[in-house]
Amino acid sequence: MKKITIGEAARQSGVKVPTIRYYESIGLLAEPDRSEGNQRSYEQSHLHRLAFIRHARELGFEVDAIRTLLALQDDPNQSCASADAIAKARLIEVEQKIRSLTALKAELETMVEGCGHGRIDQCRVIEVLADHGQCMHPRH
Amino acid sequence: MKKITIGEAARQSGVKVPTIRYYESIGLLAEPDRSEGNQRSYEQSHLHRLAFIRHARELGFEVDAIRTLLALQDDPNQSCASADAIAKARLIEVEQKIRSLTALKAELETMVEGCGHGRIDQCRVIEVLADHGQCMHPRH
DNA sequence: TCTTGCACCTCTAGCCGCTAGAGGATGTAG
DNA sequence: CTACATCCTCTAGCGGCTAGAGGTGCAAGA
Repeated sequence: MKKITIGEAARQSGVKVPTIRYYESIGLLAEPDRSEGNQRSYEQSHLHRLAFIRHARELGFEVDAIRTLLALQDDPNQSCASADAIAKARLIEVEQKIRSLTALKAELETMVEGCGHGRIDQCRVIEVLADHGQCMHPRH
Repeated sequence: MKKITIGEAARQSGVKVPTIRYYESIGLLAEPDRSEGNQRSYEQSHLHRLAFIRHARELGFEVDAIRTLLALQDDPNQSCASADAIAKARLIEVEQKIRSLTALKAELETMVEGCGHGRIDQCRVIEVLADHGQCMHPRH
């Protein structure tokens, strides 16, 4: 059992050192043992945990959702309905966000294309911002 | 000149009362006159400003960008190159975000579809989260 | 006129998920 | 033994608000 320092854990997991400490402080990552000199000493299990957390964060799950997912992972007999629900909810969020951003994209494109690179008082960018009535989509 | 209270300004602009005060505090919205009893009294120009800010926020511009855009609007002789650049930068951001979310969407769909609604230890959601190697996209 | 009750005021603190920095202790290589 | 990286704790800050406490202003109804 070689001891894994927090820096090493950061390197291997891709999670920054202060972030690892932060995850510990909010109870997302279990407190590791400490060395004689009070330095954190991680086990392999912590690294798995960190990888899980990182991946979930990359997928945009909130910390609370991750907390639930981790708890589910620890209880393999449970139904995966909860995990499924969390993932589905996130999927719906993402789909909604994509729709919304796609509308914004269209709006921004119109603005940018309309810009004749002249003076501000003819600038379509400023004009559209000032007058929502010129928008393609009444509500963003 | 009827006086416009902050509540009325909120109603007309769709920006919440505390948010209006917040915009004033960070110097995005000019301080209005005050009534005898120290209550804010807005002009029409403030409402235009608020509409502009709201629209820009809806399009995802950061407060600093909006500050610049407002300054540009006040100086109509200037070239609109800056406004154009800000809008273009935002467009690129949005496009990047859409690409990224589309990848996440695919990932989440795989997870959710793979879930057999059985027990956690066969749950694809948990499994994929725990093992990034199962991802379709090596980097999110 | 008085009172009810909403809208307004300022101020401070909290949200999320970190990130930065101060000021000090530990650990390791030369 | 010294230099230097890494570690420790603690507090404060980021953006863009939002919530709440504790108090004042104001208009309309009895």
